[in-house]
Amino acid sequence: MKRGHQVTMKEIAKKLGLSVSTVSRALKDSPELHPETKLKVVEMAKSMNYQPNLLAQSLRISRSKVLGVIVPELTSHFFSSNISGIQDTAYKRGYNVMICQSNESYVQEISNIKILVASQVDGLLISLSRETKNYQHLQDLYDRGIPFIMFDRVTEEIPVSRVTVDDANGAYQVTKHLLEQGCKKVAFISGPQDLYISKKRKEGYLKALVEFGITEAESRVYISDLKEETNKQIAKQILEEADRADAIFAMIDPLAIDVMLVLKEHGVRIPEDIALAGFTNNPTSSVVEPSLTTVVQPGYEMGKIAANHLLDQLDEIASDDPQSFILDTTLIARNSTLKKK
Amino acid sequence: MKRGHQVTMKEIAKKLGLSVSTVSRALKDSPELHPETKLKVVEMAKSMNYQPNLLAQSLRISRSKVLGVIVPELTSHFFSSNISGIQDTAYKRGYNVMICQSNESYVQEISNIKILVASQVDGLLISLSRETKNYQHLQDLYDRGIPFIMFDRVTEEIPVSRVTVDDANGAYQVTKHLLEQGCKKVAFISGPQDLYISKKRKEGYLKALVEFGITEAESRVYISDLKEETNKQIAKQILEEADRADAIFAMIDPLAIDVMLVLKEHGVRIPEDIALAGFTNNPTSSVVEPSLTTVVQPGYEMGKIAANHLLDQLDEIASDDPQSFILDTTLIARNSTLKKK
DNA sequence: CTGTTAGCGCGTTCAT
DNA sequence: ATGAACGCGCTAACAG
Repeated sequence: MKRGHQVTMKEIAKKLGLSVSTVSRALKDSPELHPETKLKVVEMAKSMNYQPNLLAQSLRISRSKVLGVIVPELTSHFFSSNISGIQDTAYKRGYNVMICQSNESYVQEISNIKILVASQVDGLLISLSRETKNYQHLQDLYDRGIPFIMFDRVTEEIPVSRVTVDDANGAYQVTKHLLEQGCKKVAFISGPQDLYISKKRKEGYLKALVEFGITEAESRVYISDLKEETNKQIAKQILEEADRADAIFAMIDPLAIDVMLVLKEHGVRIPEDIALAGFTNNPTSSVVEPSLTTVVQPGYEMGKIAANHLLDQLDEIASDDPQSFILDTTLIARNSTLKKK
Repeated sequence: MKRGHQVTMKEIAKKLGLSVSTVSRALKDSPELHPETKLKVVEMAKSMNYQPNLLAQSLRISRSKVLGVIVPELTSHFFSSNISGIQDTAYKRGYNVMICQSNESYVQEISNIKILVASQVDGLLISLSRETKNYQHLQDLYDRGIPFIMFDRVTEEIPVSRVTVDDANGAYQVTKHLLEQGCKKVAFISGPQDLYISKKRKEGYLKALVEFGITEAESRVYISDLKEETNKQIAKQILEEADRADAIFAMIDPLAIDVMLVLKEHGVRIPEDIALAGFTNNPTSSVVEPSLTTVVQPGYEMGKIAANHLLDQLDEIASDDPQSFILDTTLIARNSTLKKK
């Protein structure tokens, strides 16, 4: 394809019989320049539709004004909200974003990092893949002094800033709510155990149980790899148990929806027979029937905070000391748990 | 923040007492080089964790290996699927993507284009904002010879390649299906009239009506700006009409969901009293009650095709002649339209 | 006030 | 088989 040639300062200079540096100065409104020359240059630049070559500028100052973002998947509503927040923030502060998805793959995450670093991004915002259990690649980034922070899917093993929601408290709120509704046997369906959020949410779940006099030994924890099939499988398993749970807290909304479908299929009334709650407030959750009790996780806000903090560090407005931003969550009680009296 | 210093060829050369060009040659495995030297360089590079500076390479060859993407919003499931397809494809072919969202704003769309072009992207994939009714900015891009193509939200006024779904046929399928279910008075709620997809879908709607002996004069077209409030407002309006519709075809799923909520609120049975259908197959649509009849729009596939085609043009595998890719849609009939006999 | 020089990192001449 | 020089586009330091 005929690639469009971009006008350069050199060409402007040539047309005007000036040196390139004069053009450069005129374009950045240097004071020590004859106003008339300045005007001539500016007008010529406009008429030739001159656009500065950001690549050249970046190479010169060794700063690209680009942030790299890595998320496990782009199509999840939560992550796309994060990205939206990051993008809007970066844009406002004069940065572009390069976005990669790891597709929940550890090797692809590593490859993404490598490419973004080679592309000279000024900093990285990373949300880890489900597969990531080894953090050497992050340690390497850290050792090389490449600025990055983590959000949502984080690890505590690397001393960089993190932005998360208060997962433990969110889970605590949900579980407490279920217990307050009179449920006695609350099951918790967790994602993979090594996931940070799995740990945190389980923590909150157990805390609420204990407060209501239920020991950890009496807790009902199920582990899913979060694939639809497994989710439904676990739902069936719960239904078949002799001492069946009367409430299910699913670690994320899509999981809850899968469970809901199984319950409905089996004629189980929600919430009368089994109450059901999720986590994250996906758009879907408010319109399913019964509407799903869940926890608001401010995705856009998280992205915004993460991007602003990273840019603050880059601009030396914020210190490099790792900071942990923990955003509040809000319980939204809906029909899937509200038992009519 | 202490910015990580990237190792350069210069440093490798210095450590080895060689010239930069030798290092360069060694790293790209040039044949006319002493094998031993080559080995030394490669090993040193590895031990120093050398990564080529893509910015410098890009500047040199005037090709950035970056594609720019502009979508109206990142959080819509359809667009994030597009982006996912674009990203995966670009990644496989050695390209990165810079993503911007216009937030449905015309001026932001222009600004995004400007920034991406200044960033020297090799090509652009654009989905127009709702506000975009003037195409001069695209004409300018075209005149400057900057490769770009459009997807989903396109215009026919600029001679570049387009990737869309067969909107007219999808709408035709839906409307025909409603009529076949025995509905006599099918309403169509459209988005803003100047939107390409509004026109195309209305076209399909009318075609089906005519086939069933209903004239355009008898058609029932409503226009929404697609904001929740307007959507619900229109739904109420339809309910209040004396000669009430017995089926509603909403131009996009979220609109259909808004309508569904209003219908349910007013005790209208779906589909018995009013059948309801949408377009796009959002994840939500399959789990609402009743499940929503809709049309599958292959978002990921569209992104993939769009990216591959643009890259083919860039790599001169495909010609520059504008091509129009029209993807097939598939009707999914669900409970919101399937009347039990 | 303006031109010359130099360098960001890389790869391709051209020279040895 | 290797080095030196040049240029991609831009800007800052140095000259005049």
